[in-house]
Amino acid sequence: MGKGITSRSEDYSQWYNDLVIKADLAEYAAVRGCMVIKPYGYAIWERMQAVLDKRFKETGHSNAYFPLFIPKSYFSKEASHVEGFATECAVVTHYRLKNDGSGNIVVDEEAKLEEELIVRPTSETIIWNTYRGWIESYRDLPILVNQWANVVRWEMRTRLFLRTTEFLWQEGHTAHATEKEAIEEAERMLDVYADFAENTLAVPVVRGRKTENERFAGALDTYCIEALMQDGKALQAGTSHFLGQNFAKAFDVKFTSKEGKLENVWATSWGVSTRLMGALIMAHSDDQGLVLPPKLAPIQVVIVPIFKTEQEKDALDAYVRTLTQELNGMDVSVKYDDRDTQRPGYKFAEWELKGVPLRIAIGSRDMQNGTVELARRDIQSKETVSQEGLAVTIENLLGIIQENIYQKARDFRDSHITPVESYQEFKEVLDNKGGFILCHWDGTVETEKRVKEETKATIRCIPLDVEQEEGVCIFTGKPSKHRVLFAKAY
RNA sequence: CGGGGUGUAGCGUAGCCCGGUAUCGCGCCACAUUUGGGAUGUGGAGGUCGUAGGUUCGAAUCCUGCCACCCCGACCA
Repeated sequence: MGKGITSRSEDYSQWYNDLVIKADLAEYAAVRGCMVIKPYGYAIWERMQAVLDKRFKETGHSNAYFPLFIPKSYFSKEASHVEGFATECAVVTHYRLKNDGSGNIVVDEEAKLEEELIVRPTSETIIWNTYRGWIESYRDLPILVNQWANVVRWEMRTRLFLRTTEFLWQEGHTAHATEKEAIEEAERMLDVYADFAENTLAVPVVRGRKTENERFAGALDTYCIEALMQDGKALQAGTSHFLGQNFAKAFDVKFTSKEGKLENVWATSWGVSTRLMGALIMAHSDDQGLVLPPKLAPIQVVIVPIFKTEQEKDALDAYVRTLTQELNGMDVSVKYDDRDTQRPGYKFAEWELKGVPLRIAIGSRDMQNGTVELARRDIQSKETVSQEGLAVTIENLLGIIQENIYQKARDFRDSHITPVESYQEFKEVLDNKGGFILCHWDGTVETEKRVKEETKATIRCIPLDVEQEEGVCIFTGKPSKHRVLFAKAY
């Protein structure tokens, strides 16, 4: 393991990359733009999965699994959907290799597929093709299904966790009898995401709606949660789409209503991905490394023993065993780092880099005094506390840390939402301060595109809680009924 | 896919202009002293210099092709 990591202020991208690699979360694989998620990083992803999956079940959803390969013809059925994904698809064209006679393994041209298969970039098409066979009557609805899967999008540029060629995610695909029910579903799942981001990841988010320009390919309405990173750039952390009847029409999915009429089914889809790992890292971490909110930390408390002799070690072991049992009973996960191959200072630095919320250091001196040294990762504090009631102290402290991490991110985010009234001001804030900018916009795609070309800022969303207020677009001076949220984004 | 750049030990690098089989740091291994904030000393292991050709007595170094990766742009969860 290397010494430190690059400072955040020096070079944000470098800092981020260093951190992901040195905190042992992930690394690039020897495959273009693909990533290996290492055990420690995967453990965090598993925590996310567990919390989300529980929420999905509580809201009536079930998990299922659909194929990785999608026949090319399925894609062409929904016009805007193909258009959105066509330029980033991995395509399977053959099913066999052969020896060319001189020892080289080559693609067997005779084994060409009659119809190419697309490695799913998202599963709407294969799923709606399947739903056709599942739905006949209103009694078959709603279908509330989620899939945990990998998808492939052949992006031009990749970035660990934020945009890799292959990534892990969950995608919910629901079918409903009415438009109202589908919209409610899309909004409900957005709330699940927002709640998860804020209460589990400790990342504050803005709930909103995408403009037509930024909408998902094939959706009538795209809801999203937008988070702010420490470099002032926005990150889309989750989306929920109201798909209308587009996919039902494209895949001919109809049902007989109570009234006996044949109608198209209404759809939603929603997803979050391993990109959340990136959000987590960029929202909280510092120059010492990762800062994990206790609710996601695979290890919540690390204990580092300090000893010289075997006898001293034995006494510490006995104490730690009792403490660990007590903490485990409270659902607090504990790691006893009694490696004799590393010195304490090294361990301190290593666990800080990995973001463990609480560290206990304990040596013979403490054993005599009935104390331990308790260090908090979030505020880098260190204090000597009594062994008396330690487990309860820790349990309370974990709650305080979770709250503190959220508050800190929230304060940062709130102080980086800037209302502006002119294009001049818009550009100044964008260049000097960053963050979200709240301003009036005339509602046209042309204006949005022009601003993007000139400033690289995009409309992140129209916040759901936006106030209706008369104003004029800061770019064209045309009338506007409410503000929108602009930012440079990942 | 357009513009720029880089490939030398597990990682980061020097050497390249001006040809003579390779420098330094981290890491790794052994031993000793250490252990309450990333230890120190001594010794050691590890490289067909991205790859395929060419020029040359001789190529990390010069020439050509190819490959990979990084950065900027367009694209994007």
